[in-house]
Amino acid sequence: MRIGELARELGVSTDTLRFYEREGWLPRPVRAENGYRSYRSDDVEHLRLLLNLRRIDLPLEEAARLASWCHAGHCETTSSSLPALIATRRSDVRARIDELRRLDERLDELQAHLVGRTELSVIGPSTSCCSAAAAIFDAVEGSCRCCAVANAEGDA
Amino acid sequence: MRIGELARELGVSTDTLRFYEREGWLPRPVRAENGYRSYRSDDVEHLRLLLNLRRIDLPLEEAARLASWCHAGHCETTSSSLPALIATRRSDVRARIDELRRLDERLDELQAHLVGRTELSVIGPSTSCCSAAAAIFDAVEGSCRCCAVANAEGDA
DNA sequence: TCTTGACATTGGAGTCACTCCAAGGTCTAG
DNA sequence: CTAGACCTTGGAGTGACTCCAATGTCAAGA
Ligand SMILES: [Zn+2]
Ligand SMILES: [Zn+2]
Ligand SMILES: [Zn+2]
Ligand SMILES: [Zn+2]
Repeated sequence: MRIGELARELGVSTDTLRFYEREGWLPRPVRAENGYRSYRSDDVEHLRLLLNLRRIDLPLEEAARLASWCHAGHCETTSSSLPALIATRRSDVRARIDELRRLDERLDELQAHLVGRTELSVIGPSTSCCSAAAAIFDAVEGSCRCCAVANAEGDA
Repeated sequence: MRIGELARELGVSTDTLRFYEREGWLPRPVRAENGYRSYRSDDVEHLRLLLNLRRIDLPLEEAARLASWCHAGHCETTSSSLPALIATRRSDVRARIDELRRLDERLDELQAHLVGRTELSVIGPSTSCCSAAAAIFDAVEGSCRCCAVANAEGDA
C-alpha cells in the first residue's frame, strides 16, 4: 500500500503522514525497491488508532504515545487511565462549546442591532467614530454607546 | 498610559501588544523620554476596537484592517459589508459547535463502553491489539470490533 | 519509442496568533 | 544603596500541519 492510497483511505493528506513519520509519531514503513513507502496492515492499524485518538482531540503527542503503547500491547496502564483521560477531554470539549455558544449569542445581538439600526445610519459618524464601529465597539461588550449618541442627537 | 497598565485594563499580555505593533496591526504609540511606549486615549480606543473584533473570532488580519478603517472614519463600506461578515462568522461558529457536539457524543459513547466493559477486559489482548485499543479503535468509528472479538472468544 | 500524467521522493519554509526568553535599561520605595 | 517592578529589544518556540521546488518512477496511449 502506497502513501497516497493510505492517505485517501484514512482521510488525511500525504503531507500529514510524512510529517508524522518525520517527527517520530509513526514508525517508518518499509520501502519498496523504488524507494516508495510500503505500508503493511500493521502500519495501517497503528495509523488508524492514532487518527482515532486525534479525532477525540487529544494533542498529537499524547495520541501518538497512547497509540504506540496500545499497539505494543501495554494496555493495562492505558486501560486504567483511559476513562480519566476521556473525562478530562469531555470537560474541555464542553467548556469550548459553552464559549462558542456565548460567542454565537454575542454575534446574534450584534447582527440584530446592526440590522435594526440601518435607518439610523444616516445620522452619520459620531464624534469619536462612525456608528458601525461604535456598534461593534459596544455591542460586543453588552452596552451600546452608539445608541446613546443617536438618542442624544435625536433629542437635540 | 504605559504598556502594562493598558494590557491589564484590556485583558491582554504586553507581549501581545508589542506583537501587534511589531507586525503593523496597531499604530506605534508615542514614546516617553525614557523610551517607554505612551498610549493616548485614541490608541486605547483603536486597540479596544481591534480586540472586540478579535473577540468575535475574526482573523487578526481582517480585524486589524476593519479596525483601522473604522478608526479612520471610512465606515460606509464597513457598514454595508458588516452584516454579511457577521453572518459568515455565525455559520462558522455554529458549524464548529456542531462538530464539537458530535465529538462529545462520541466521547460519551466511548466512556460508557469502557466503563461497562471493565469485567470483560480479563479476556486479555485480542490477536491484533488489546481490548482498550480496540475500543478506541472502533467506538470512535461507531462500530465495535472488540465486542465482536469478545463474543467470538465467548462462543469458542 | 516517446510523451503525458499521476504518482512518489526530499528538505525546507510558511501558517496563525501568540508566548517565552535573555540581557539589559529605568524608576520608585525603603 | 538596593530590591523590585516595570520597561526595552530581537529572536526563538509552539502545534499541527501545509505548501513548495526540484527531482525520480512508472503505466498507458499515440
Ligand atoms: Zn468609524
Ligand atoms: Zn447601538
Ligand atoms: Zn493494545
Ligand atoms: Zn467493544
